[in-house]
Amino acid sequence: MKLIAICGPTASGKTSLAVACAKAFGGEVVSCDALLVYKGLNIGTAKPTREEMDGAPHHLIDIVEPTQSFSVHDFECAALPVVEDILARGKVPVLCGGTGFYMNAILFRSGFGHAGGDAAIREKYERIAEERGREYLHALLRECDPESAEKLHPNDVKRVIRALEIYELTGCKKSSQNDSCVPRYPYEAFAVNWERQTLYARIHERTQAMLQAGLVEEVKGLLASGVPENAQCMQAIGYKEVVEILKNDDLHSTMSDIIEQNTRRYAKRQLTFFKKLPHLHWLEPAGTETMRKEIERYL
RNA sequence: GCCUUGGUAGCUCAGUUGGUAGAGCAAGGGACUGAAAAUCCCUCUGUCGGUGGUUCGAUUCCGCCCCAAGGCA
Repeated sequence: MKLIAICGPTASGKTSLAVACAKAFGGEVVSCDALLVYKGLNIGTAKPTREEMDGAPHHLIDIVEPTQSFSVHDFECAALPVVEDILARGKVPVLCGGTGFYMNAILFRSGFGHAGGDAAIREKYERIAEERGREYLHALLRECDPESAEKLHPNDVKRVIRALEIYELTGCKKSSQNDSCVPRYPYEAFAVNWERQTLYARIHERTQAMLQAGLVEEVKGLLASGVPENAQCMQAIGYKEVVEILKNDDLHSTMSDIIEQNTRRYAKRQLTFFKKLPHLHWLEPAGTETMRKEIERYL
């Protein structure tokens, strides 16, 4: 049996579709989401509730504290054994999530090296970027790894730093690493093809619902429990905006507009990312059961 | 009814001492290999409120009209 991957932009209805697939095909849901891994971030991440899970087993949700940082590598380390275990038990893994980068970490074996992240190195280069400029930092990369420098825009400081970090840690150029992506498992991927306007309307409705459900209170609670404002998870849409608003009440009236705006941009980036995914099938919007049957035709 | 100010991109506005216009935001497209809900790159758009006049040429100057805001009655 092939793996099933339910992807697509935020607010497109991935959760219910994944649950329907899991129940119909004897599967278990493997969340591929960079924020659902955090405990305590529930409302703003639209984390599936027990009712929504409807009895289907879910994995990789609530696996780290909100004070911790997390990376694709951490995700890969956690996810692969889970997928293997599901397979070993004769069940079908139903990957579900909006973080394409994370989903790819399960679906493909990359020729990527094992240079870890090093906070001290990152800080060092961040300081250089700040004091001497992005162009200077980029020139530094050009010296040790011209090919990577060529691919990266000087303004993309995070990636420039990562390339520098890889070189400093391993002595190898990032560009010299094999970037071919070999599928780990046979799979078929699906995304609901909403019309852009409809998707945006859904984003609007969902944002309103989150605010009603107490998103602001959730953020306050997280902060009160000791999660720092600059914690990685606080970069999430819906959370970072509320943090700002709590500091400047004048922004309160525009809160939902800002959150929706950022969510729309995020949805667009997701669409761009998923368009390239091999074996992706776009489903016409319909009832969950209809779409589930459509999926069945590809398995 | 009178006076004043304004009407330029989806929004907020800039500008042209007369040669058919540009910023920010929004929107669209793209990149992405250990921060990815992050980070970054690229691009579009206009009957310049309407209508006459002056002019080789008007969005710009003049007249009239319409609309909005404020003020006076």
